[in-house]
Amino acid sequence: MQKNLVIVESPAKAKTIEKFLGKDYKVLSSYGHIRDLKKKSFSIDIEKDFAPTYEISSDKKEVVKNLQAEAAKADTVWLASDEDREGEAIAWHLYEVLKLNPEHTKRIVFHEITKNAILKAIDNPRDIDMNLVNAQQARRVLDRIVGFELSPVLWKKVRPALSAGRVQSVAVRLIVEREREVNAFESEASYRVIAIFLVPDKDGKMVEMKAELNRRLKTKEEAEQFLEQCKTAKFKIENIAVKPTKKSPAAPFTTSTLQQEAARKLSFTVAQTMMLAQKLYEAGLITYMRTDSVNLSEYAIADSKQTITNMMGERYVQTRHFTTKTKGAQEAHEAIRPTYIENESVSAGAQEKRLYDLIWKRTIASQMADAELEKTTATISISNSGDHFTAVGEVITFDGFLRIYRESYDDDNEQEDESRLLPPLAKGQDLVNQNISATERFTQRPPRYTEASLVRKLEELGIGRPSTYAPTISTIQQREYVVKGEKPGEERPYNVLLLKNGTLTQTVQTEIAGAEKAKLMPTDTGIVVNDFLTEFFPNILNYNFTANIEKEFDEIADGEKEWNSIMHNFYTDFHPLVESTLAIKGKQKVGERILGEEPGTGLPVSVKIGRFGPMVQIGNTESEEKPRFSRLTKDLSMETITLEQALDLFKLPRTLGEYEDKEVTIGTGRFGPYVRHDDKYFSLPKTADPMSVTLDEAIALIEEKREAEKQKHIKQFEEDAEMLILNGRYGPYISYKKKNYKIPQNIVPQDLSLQACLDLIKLQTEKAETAPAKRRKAAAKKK
DNA sequence: CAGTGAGCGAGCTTCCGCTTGACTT
Repeated sequence: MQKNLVIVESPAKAKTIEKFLGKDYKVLSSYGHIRDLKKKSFSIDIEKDFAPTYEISSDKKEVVKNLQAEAAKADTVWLASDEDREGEAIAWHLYEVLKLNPEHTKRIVFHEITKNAILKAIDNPRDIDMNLVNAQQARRVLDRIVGFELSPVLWKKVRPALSAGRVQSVAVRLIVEREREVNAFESEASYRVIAIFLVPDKDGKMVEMKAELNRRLKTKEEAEQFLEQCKTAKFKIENIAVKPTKKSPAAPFTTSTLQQEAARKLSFTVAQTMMLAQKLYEAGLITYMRTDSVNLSEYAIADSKQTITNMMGERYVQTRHFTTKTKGAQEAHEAIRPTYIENESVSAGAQEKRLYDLIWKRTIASQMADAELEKTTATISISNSGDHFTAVGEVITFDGFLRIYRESYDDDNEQEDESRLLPPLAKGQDLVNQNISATERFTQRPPRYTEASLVRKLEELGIGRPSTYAPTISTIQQREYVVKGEKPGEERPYNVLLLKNGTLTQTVQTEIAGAEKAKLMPTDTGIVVNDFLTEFFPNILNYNFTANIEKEFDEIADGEKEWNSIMHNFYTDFHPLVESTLAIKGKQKVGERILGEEPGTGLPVSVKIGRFGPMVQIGNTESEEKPRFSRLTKDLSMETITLEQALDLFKLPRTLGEYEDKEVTIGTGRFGPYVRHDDKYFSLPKTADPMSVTLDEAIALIEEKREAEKQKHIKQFEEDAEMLILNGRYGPYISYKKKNYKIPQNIVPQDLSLQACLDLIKLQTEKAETAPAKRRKAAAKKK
């Protein structure tokens, strides 16, 4: 007979707490929410004051059954879910579903997982806070209303299976608007002037010293004129200013800052970071990884202090308390930190180790002393000009936290390393000039979002939660609103003027400008959906919508307002917009553009989003002749496509001629251009232009493929024609009845007998069947 | 992962937050 049952949200947490509480307590986990609105139906009764219909989530049936059984055996049930809106709701759902007895049920919360904190929580139980629960219900119901009323509008007006929501739609909007800024951007050129002087260092050896002109020059003429003037100028140190400065460490990691730094320093994707952090957490190596808090427990601070002292001495310690500034932060957890600060490294996978190292350094650094620097600025006068050069040197006089950790920035490659020392200088000292250059520089256009910088922006706006950043990013990509890709950048010439040894020379150099990697860019569908939603539902798409509605949720939580009445207010504004938008019966589909007429037939040519994505259509359904369709190729976009480009799409597939009495045609499909012959397809190289390929080139391709096909067959069996050992892109494999199987490394493919192949297949099929259904489903879905 | 290449009139699709699924080259 169990005396006490404690229920927390996470199993890893349960394990730890059970150790602290001793044998009178059993600690189990609810694995997050156990109950939610029904999955497939709206499940909100508008007529009945927005009454929600909940059901136990299918994957939680077992969990609930188990909790029910354990609760029945316990004297007291302690609901110890997190102390935020969602956590309170979890406690309430547990209370309802497990049909707990109020006299034997207690609600407790704790902010850190230490024995003291937990014992203190047990001593101070309270009741479930229904106001907070109602705030959660309001949040949940609002999200369901928005998602389940807006998405069907998109199915009707744009394309089936699309989705819209309070969070994802704003995320897409950010990306679409940034893309427009990028496209509208016009860079401005100016000339940056750098002088190199020769100065004796402390040993009397001449060293170079770089100095920059105090302003940029607007035109080439101006730059030329200035350099001409410098030919006869004398340069002198006019002033030296030495200023001590300080740098302070960044706060410990939250989910969002961890994702950003892991992206910058380790090139992890947001999803990758979360997966690795989850593993570290489950292994008990770090604290909880979904948090918006920068707070460290007293224990962690004390531990950091000890560790820093041991490693580097007391001078490096400076304990700090950070406070969260993020909008709407709920702070149910600590910041992300090592569980045991004294463990500088841990035994784990290579990637996990790197992430742990980052977390450890960031945590330790946050409790370290400021770095002290000394910045020297030398002003250099020009005898025949009012302008001046400045040379800047910076030295670290005490490294402090920089000894361990330096935060990265998105534009790091743009920043120059200023941590260099100036040679000894004296006021009034004459300088020898080696050369002066004026280099044309361009203003930078705004950068496209990366996964991590999008997360930062969402957090700044208070949109989304630590647990949803990664899923949101994957959703908007899955819906094909956004793609992650690279832009090659363009070659750009720039002028360089150089004054050296009294002569002025001019050269034109080139650089690659605007190249980007792993950046988020909107697709045509993303743009069309965004423009449609922002036009008809401006309130939902407003960047401040979440922040505003959060204020109302807070008022519910504080008991100042009824949640149903807030829903009522929202719905009376929102729902009529849905109705009226659906009622618009425009002839054109959303985003459709008429490009013109087809020469000869006069049929209308239009571009729009079809069942399978962006397409061009010639003719329309009303006319006798069936309309013709063609998908847009990757290099085209709905916004910019011209009539000519659209008509070009219909020139394919075209017939090249005949080969071996069979037609050879060329077309372009989902995977690029291809040659078709005798019902077989042959991919053209990506660079080939399907419009100009000749018959001979196509035949060569066919022959080449046949040759490769021959070499593909390593072995076959007379007894069973379906059994083949083939050579594929990834090495030898077995193909049997349209399915493929791998061959273990240590086996020579040529030596395999038919029976050996069958055995391998049997082995692998058995393995696949014991694999969980979920995973196989995901694989099938991909197809 | 081991090859793909269509269709544009039923069906189904969708939200945001909590949490972990798993057997691996």
